[in-house]
Parts: sequence; C-alpha cells; structure tokens
Amino acid sequence: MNINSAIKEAISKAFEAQFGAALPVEEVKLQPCRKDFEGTHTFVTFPFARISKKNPQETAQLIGEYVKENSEVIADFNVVKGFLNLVLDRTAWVKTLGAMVAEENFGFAAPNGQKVMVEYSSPNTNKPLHLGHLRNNFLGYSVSEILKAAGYEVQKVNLVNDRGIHICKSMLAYEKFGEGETPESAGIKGDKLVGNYYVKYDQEYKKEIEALVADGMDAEEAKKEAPLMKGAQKMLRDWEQGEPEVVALWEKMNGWVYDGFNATYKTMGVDFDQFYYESNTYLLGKDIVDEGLEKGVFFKKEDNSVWADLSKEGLDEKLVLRGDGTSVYITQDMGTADLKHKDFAFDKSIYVVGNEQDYHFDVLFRILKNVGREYAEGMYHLSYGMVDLPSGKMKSREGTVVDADDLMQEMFDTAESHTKELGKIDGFTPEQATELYRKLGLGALKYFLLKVDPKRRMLFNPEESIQFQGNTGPFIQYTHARISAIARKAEELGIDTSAEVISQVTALEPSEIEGIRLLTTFPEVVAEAAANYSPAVIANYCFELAKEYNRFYAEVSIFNEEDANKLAFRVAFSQQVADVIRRALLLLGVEAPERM
RNA sequence: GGUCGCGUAGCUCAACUGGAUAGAGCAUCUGCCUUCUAAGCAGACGGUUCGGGGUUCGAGUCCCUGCGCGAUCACCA
Repeated sequence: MNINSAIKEAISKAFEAQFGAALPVEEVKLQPCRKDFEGTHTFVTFPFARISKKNPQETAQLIGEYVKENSEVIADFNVVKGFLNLVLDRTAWVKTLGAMVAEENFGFAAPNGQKVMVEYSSPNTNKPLHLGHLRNNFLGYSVSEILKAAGYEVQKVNLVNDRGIHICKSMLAYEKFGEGETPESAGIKGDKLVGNYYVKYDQEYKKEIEALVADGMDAEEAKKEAPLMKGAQKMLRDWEQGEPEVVALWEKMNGWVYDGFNATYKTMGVDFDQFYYESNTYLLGKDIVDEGLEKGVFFKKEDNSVWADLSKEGLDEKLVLRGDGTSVYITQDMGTADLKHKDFAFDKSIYVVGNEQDYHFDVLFRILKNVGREYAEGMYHLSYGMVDLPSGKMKSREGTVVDADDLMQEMFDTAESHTKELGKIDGFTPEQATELYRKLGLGALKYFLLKVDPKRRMLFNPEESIQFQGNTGPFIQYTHARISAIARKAEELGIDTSAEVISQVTALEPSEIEGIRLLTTFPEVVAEAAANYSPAVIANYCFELAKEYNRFYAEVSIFNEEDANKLAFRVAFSQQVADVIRRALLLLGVEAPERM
C-alpha cells in the first residue's frame, strides 16, 4: 500500500463530497508537517479556496472532518490557518513498512522504455586527472546510476580527447628530452609521465620566447615563431598525414596514458559502456555542414567559411567550418551527436561538462535543432561549477592542481588514521582493513563532492573539507554499519520479522513514524534526483534518513524490549532503513560497509 | 561592454520548485558510554536570505533595478 496516494485520494474525495468540486488526485500536493505541530503530512488549502468556495481555514476543517471519518489511514487532524495537518493511523504505518519490506528494490522504478546516453569524464590524454575531473566523474557516474534507478536504460560513454596540438606538445617534448624514458624505467604511472612532458614543453617553450624577445622580437610574434611551437604544429600536420613515426609515438604515449587512466578509474570506481576517441570523430560533421547549407540554416562568407546565424535567437553568428574546409570544435561535436544517436538511438543525451562551456552547448543544441535533428530535444548539458582551492583556481601549467590519485590516497590514509584512533579495527584482517579504509575514504570524498548542487561552484580545502563527522559519507556509512550489527544479532537470536509478527505491534515511537515517513518518500526522491540530474538530492536524503535513524537508535532500545512484537518490528524497520541507505549510497557510487 | 550563472548563520551547504516561526553540519560551549558500534545522541549560541522597489492571502524562491563574485563572448579544444 502506498500511504501517500491513499491520503491524496482521500483528499480528492473530500473535495467531491464536501464541496461538490473536482480536484484530481495528481493535483493534491502534500508536504511534511512542521515538527511543532501534531501530524506527519500537511495539506495546504490556500490554492484551493477558489474551488471549495470557502475560506482556507474552513476548507481545511471540512476536509479534515471528511478524511478522518472516511479514510482508514487518517486517524486525526488539526487545522492551523490554511494548513491541514494529518495524523495517520498506527496500522497504516505498520502496513506501509510491511509493503516496503516485501517490495524488491523498493524505490527504484520499473523500466520506462527510454534510453539515455551519459557522456562524462572526457579527459585529454596529455595530463593526469585532477580534482576537477573527480567532480566530473563522480557526477557522471552517479547521474547514470540515478537514471537507471528511475527506469531508464543508460549508456555511459567517454569521449576521449586523444589528438590535437596539446597532445603534440607532450610528444614533442618527449622526443626532444625524453631519452627513451618509459613508465617502467621512471617508476611512475604513464599518465604522470606524459603529463611531465607537457609541463616540460611549456617550460622550454617559455625559455625560447624569452630568448627571442631578448633578441628584440615582439612578444606576440615570439609566441608564434618559437621553434617548439613550430615543431608542435608540424607534428600535428604529420599526424594528420599519417606519418608512421609520429603515429607510432602517439600510439605509444597514449597507451601509457590509458594504462594510467584505467588505474585511476578503477580506484574511483567509475566505468563506461563505450569509448569514443576524437582521433576517430574529429573529421565528422562536415556532412551536416553541407546539409545545413542546403536547408539554408547555414550561410557561406566570401572566404568560403560557413556560419550559423543565431542572431534571431539572441546569440551571435557561429563559425561551423573554416574557409579552408577544415573543422572547428563544434563541427565534430555536431557529427559526434549524429554518431551517438546512430549507435544508441537515445531519447536523452546528457553531457557532463563544466560550466565554462555553457555557451558552446547552447549553440550546439540550437544548431542541431535548426538542421532538423529531432533528437536534439532530448539533449542536456549537465553543467557543473568549478572546484576552487583556497589558493584560487587550479592551473595545471602552474602546478597548483590537486592530483586525483594523490588526493584519493590521502583520503585512504586519513580514513586509516581515524579508524585506528577510534580503536575500531579489532577483528579485521589486514585485507579487510585496507578495504574498509578504501570505502570510507572514497565515501567521504564522493559524498563531499556530490552533496552540493552541481551547478554551484565549490571550495575544496584539502585540510578542512574532508571530515568524518556530521553531514559526511562516513556518518551515513556508520549508520549502515550500526544497523548491520543489529541485523547480525537478530539473526543469531533468530528473530522472526515476518509480516504476521510485525503487524501485531501495538504502539509506535515518534522516531519510528518519522523514519517510516522518510522511507515512503524514497521513490519520489529518486524521481526528483533523476528529473534534476542531481545526486545532491540523494545525498541530502541519505543524511536526513541516517540522522533520523540515529535519533531512534539513541532513544529506543531494541534487544532490551520485552514486547516480542515491538522488538521484531524495530528490527524490520532498522533493516529497511539499512537497505534504503545502502542502495541510495550506491546511487552516489558509495559503498556501505557492514562493520566499521 | 553584451550574455549566462551564483550571492542564505563566522565557515560549508539545505529549504520538497510560491507555503507555517528560513533548517542542517562544522566551529564554540553544556550534558549523555555498566545498556544493540560515542565516526553517535540531546541542548545552547549563531540570520536585515547582498541592497532597493514590485507582484499576492503568502517571496530566500517570481518580475524590475543597483552592487559583488565567476564563466563566456576564438577560424582553441
């Protein structure tokens, strides 16, 4: 039984009976009752006074009288101005819990037949992953899991930026200064090694510019004329021509980077169903340019360059093909969109990309609509804010980035020292302990990055940001571990939590009622998180549920309870909370330990 | 300068999409381990929701305006 729809139906009927007015069930909105009033659900009557033809207070009173009389789930009510507060019947709560326990995967929706593609991560292969990538990856993974839970078929994809001038810079620096170094010989991860040469390139390039300027050259000209810049550009041309030696070097170095990335992805706990590589897609999109010209949505300038005129939509003109016929960034994005749709036939296509590309995606989606791509209606740019450090923005070339591998390792170390300080490591094998530190450290980090609304930019202070108390991943994990201990003990004692037994319970504690009420909202929470592409909704829910459970845990004894029915009910309630916490955390990519 | 986003307790964030007296965590202070895990619980302290107008039964939320911060406005990706 669904308690929320039962209430809504009762209210809808009350409108019919008391006012002869129609109020469809879907239009009945309930909100949680404020703590200072008696009841759990509140119906606000102000918007409906028009329909009832009574003032809000009278409306609330008359509805209250009707539902108390006619609905089995409503035991009592009180009216404060236009607010109708409802007190539900005990047996309704008990049945509700029973129904949740019986339902497999409570809260997750049945398949809705829709397909959604989520693109995230999308790294450059010239440098290692950093803190900003962590937010991207955690977001993309979590949103994918949330969409699955909401009934979608999800395809996670990673569009790897594996070509271009920036890659050539690393390659050139390696060729000039590498002396045949390999990840094995240097003893570092492949992505780190390649990243070092990207930095090396920049250092040497700056030296060349300085030298040229010292010889009297203009600074702007020096940037163009520096041999390293010339060399990188030549290398890019050679690569595009398929020059065997350049391609071989490119393959070798990208191979190192992928080994490094795969290790980092594994540590992060993210995965992909499909990879796209820009080296395969960078020539796509030109057919769409032709198509747009034919349809008259693009126009050609005298130098043969092709443009989209978006001025009528409040934007500017946007170049989609250079005068020499070569592509720009948006050209290949247009082509890749077609490719993705051909591969997966999505109803929705999500791009998890930082907010510095808001304008780019606005333009891209409009162009695709203008050339008649119906699938463009389902495209969405999941734009997230940058992660700033106390020192300001992260700049990879200035070495102020927080490396993803290093940060995760720090988290594991911090989790280890916390756990040891608390003396909670008894009975763990070394392997189990390591596994626990991994779950806790990663849980703290993921939760920290995901609990904030994606579009907000956020501050990350390595010393202070990560805590293990309060509104944190480990707090929620701890709640789960506590309940797991209860479940183990109940198992040992052979507690019978069958529906028959728990339905015999004769009284409920306020914290049990509030806990069950929170549990009933889980399906709506999942749906809301999916609709808003927001893991923060799930995170906040987990915290609220864990907090409420901990209150219950402190106030109510389980195994000292003499009434066997109450005892069984509390065990069942606890297990249901643990189950929802566990599965909600999984939507964030966070694992819930059995012990900690 | 144009466009977009953001501005809530000392700090980090919520606020069910317009509902009641704006809530949590951290920090500070006070209690609670002989009882199922104290990474916990209870309490205190903390607010002109950036300023000013407006819309209505009701505004942190919507509209206008000013201020501040950020992003973007490339034949870069």
